[in-house]
Amino acid sequence: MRYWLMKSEPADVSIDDLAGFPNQTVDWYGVRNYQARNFMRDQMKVGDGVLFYHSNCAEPGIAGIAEVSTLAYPDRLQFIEGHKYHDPKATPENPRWFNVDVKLVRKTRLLSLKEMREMPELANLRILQRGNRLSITPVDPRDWEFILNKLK
DNA sequence: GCCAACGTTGGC
DNA sequence: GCCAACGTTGGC
Repeated sequence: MRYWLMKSEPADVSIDDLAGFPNQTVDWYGVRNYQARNFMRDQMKVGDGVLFYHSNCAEPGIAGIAEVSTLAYPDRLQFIEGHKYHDPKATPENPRWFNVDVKLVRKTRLLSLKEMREMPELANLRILQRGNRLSITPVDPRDWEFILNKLK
């Protein structure tokens, strides 16, 4: 059982969008970074904990708790000609990009990036480190516990 | 809209 | 395999 922080732009999929989706689940499409892909493909297991993070928006921060609800499978968008996420080098026989499904556990208050930066306990959280751009990062179990306590 | 940071691409 | 150029991310 691992823990993850996954960034989503609320203009694309917000925590409220997720709450309104069938089964409160979204396929985590569109990841086109190998490191983030590898986390999904090689390490994520059903039941892993997810911090659902709003990025590239007015108030960036953790907006809810979710969980991994499927193992990784090929991202369907890589095969769609003309799509933003199309990858001409990917074929169904040899897919390049993968995603898991993520299911809402509960919406929380927004734990803002600003707030997290003020917590010395979270100094090691990847998202807070300078220059970090990765959309999926592992979260240390202690950081997970700490954040969940803050969200009670 | 700026721009620092960093990943990817492609010529050599 | 190097590395300059370019593209993207994402906070501010």
